[in-house]
Amino acid sequence: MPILRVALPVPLRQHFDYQMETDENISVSIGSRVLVPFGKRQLVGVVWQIDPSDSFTDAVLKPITQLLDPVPVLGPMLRDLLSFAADYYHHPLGDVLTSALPALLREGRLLNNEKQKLLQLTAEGQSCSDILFKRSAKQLALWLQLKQTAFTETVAVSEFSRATMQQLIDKGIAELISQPFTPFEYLPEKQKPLPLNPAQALSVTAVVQALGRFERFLLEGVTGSGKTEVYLQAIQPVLAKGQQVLVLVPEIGLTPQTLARFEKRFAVPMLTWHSNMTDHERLRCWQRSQSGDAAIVIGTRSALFLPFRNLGLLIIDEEHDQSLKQQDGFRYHARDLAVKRASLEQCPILLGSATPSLESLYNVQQQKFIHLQLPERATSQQVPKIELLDLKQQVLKNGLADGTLAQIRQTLKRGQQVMLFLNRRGFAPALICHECGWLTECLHCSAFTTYHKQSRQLICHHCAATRPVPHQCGNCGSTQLAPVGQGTEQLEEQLGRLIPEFPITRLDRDSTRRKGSLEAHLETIHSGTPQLIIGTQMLAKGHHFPAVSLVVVVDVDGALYSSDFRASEQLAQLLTQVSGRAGRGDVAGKVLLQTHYPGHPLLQDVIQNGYHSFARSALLERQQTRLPPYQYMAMFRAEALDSAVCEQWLALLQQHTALLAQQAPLQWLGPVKAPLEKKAGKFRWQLQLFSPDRKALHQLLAALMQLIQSSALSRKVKWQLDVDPLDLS
DNA sequence: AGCACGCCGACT
DNA sequence: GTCGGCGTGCTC
Repeated sequence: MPILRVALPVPLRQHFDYQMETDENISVSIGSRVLVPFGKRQLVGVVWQIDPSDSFTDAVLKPITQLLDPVPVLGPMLRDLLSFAADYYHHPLGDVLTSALPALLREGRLLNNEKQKLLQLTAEGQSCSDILFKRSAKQLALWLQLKQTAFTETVAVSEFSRATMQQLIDKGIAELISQPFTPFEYLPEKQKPLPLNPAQALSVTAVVQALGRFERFLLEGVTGSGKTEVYLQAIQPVLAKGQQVLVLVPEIGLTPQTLARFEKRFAVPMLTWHSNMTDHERLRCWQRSQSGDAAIVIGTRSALFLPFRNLGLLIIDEEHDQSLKQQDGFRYHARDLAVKRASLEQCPILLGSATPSLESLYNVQQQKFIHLQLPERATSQQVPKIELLDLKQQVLKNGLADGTLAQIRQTLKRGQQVMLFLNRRGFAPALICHECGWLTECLHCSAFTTYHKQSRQLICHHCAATRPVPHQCGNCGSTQLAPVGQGTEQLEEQLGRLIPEFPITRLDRDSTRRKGSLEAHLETIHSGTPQLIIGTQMLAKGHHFPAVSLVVVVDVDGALYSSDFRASEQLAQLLTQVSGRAGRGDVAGKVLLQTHYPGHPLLQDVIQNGYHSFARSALLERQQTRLPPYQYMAMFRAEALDSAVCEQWLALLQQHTALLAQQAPLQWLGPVKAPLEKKAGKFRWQLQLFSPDRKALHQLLAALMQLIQSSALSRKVKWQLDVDPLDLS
């Protein structure tokens, strides 16, 4: 009787063994799902090993309840990738496996009846004449189309209608047949490729020549330099070979545009993968990837785990973007795992960005990545001018200098749009008491509560707790409470007063909460009428606003002196990305940075020499300060109601680290309180670990994992390990 | 993570 | 007298 080692979706770092009733007709494979009894419940797990040499012996093994897959859901390549990921991120394998499966598969749904429905003519439909349709133009049109080619049900419904389709079926003219997905059929492009400039041509050639083997490319191209065209032309020969392409994008906000551009070009099945999909849509996409029917998938982070039948090229767009790293649970970085996947699939991977991460530029230095550069804008458009506006000794009207206001007015009067960037939503970051200086604080976090004027609430942006706006100071009882600082809501209100003759569109999480309101806002912006656009981070990402010719960054100072060593990199990326938003139409753009530190070397460097030069000096600084990417880093976080317990628990890990540091190159920082010391009522501490030697660091992590398992204190804290952390808060 | 067992405070 | 709080232990 075979023994199955099963990875289960539990946060336990162990496998569980089961036995399987022998049945001549059924054979299990590694990578298949099984339903097994686990304590009092039934869980779906994945067979990870058959007849392990060290199987569980303490008692009689329970038999599995049911074998769910005759054919493995996870093939050898994905299994390698996932087990690599579980090792690298020191995350329980069962958890990793299940996070790579669509929810329906995770829940145990059987796969065999999931097929696509194809609408085709019946024999009668083939031979009938068009007289049948003289009273229905719609049915005639669909019938004529079906005479050319069969449709999938979804296409038929979207291009005609469910009613029309049903009428043909009822007449016995058409029928829906179930058909398994099959590898896509390559059809030549619908649209001619654009002519390339020499740098683009060189990049395309480099990638195309690498097809069929593992190679890593970093495509660094300023905004508007035609990265997408490089992607498209690198993709074409992959499709022609019948291979699939995965394009990872940081956020779904970007996908409709990218998808539209891809769809105009290629005549092959193209799918998106993102968090707004229903479970059914996800399963379908998963199956179409596995069957080879999906030629191109454009998706966010987790699309990395789709089971491609024959992957020929991986593209990561905006590879510097932080949202490629999962920030909770299984904290993987999609870019890094994608490189691993490409090496397993033996295909090239193309990372693209206007502002590459320092990690990737370091990999270029180390000659791991091949650097492809697109130095010029593909169109004749000018690069926007960046101007610093010194706020020192300026009378600030509502957070904007006189000079800024004047330029905003001018631009609007010229009939162009102005974009104001302020990464703080709400009306004001806090309320202050005029008498005693008391500030409105969150009751559960060590943070102030943001004043939201419209909704008349104090909201904590860390734990989302809300409470009504107090009338009196919580300390002295004074009624003199005033907002301090400025958020987008306030900026909108004030600009509405100062410049009443132009409309304002505000884009932040509050103004786009309602479904469809983001799209509505984007539409008014794209109409091109002169207007003020106020927004947070949301604005900086990927949207093309051709009518914007002036971008104002209201406050850059916050990021200039931050304790987070990545803050300067992020600011430089943000400034460069934001300036890429200006002047994409036929007018030259301008970016205005308001700052109290116009002489700050970072600002000077980015403005005068561009991102690339900044990155070079930033890398040097990282090297001198021995920070990533020059050292490998990992971080333990602990949180608990009792602050001392967190510290104690991390101190235990730190002591063990110190012990091992006698033999291996290891450094640590901590235990220290997290920058946000208390969140949602819990105290938070962290311990940062560094090593120039990745192996040494990972041996340390493995040792600490053992220590954690054997320590009773571990149950008193909620802890997590973050390998290659990006967010240090 | 779930889910049980188990031992101490405020309620029908 | 019970309902239920969350500490502790276990899952092949």
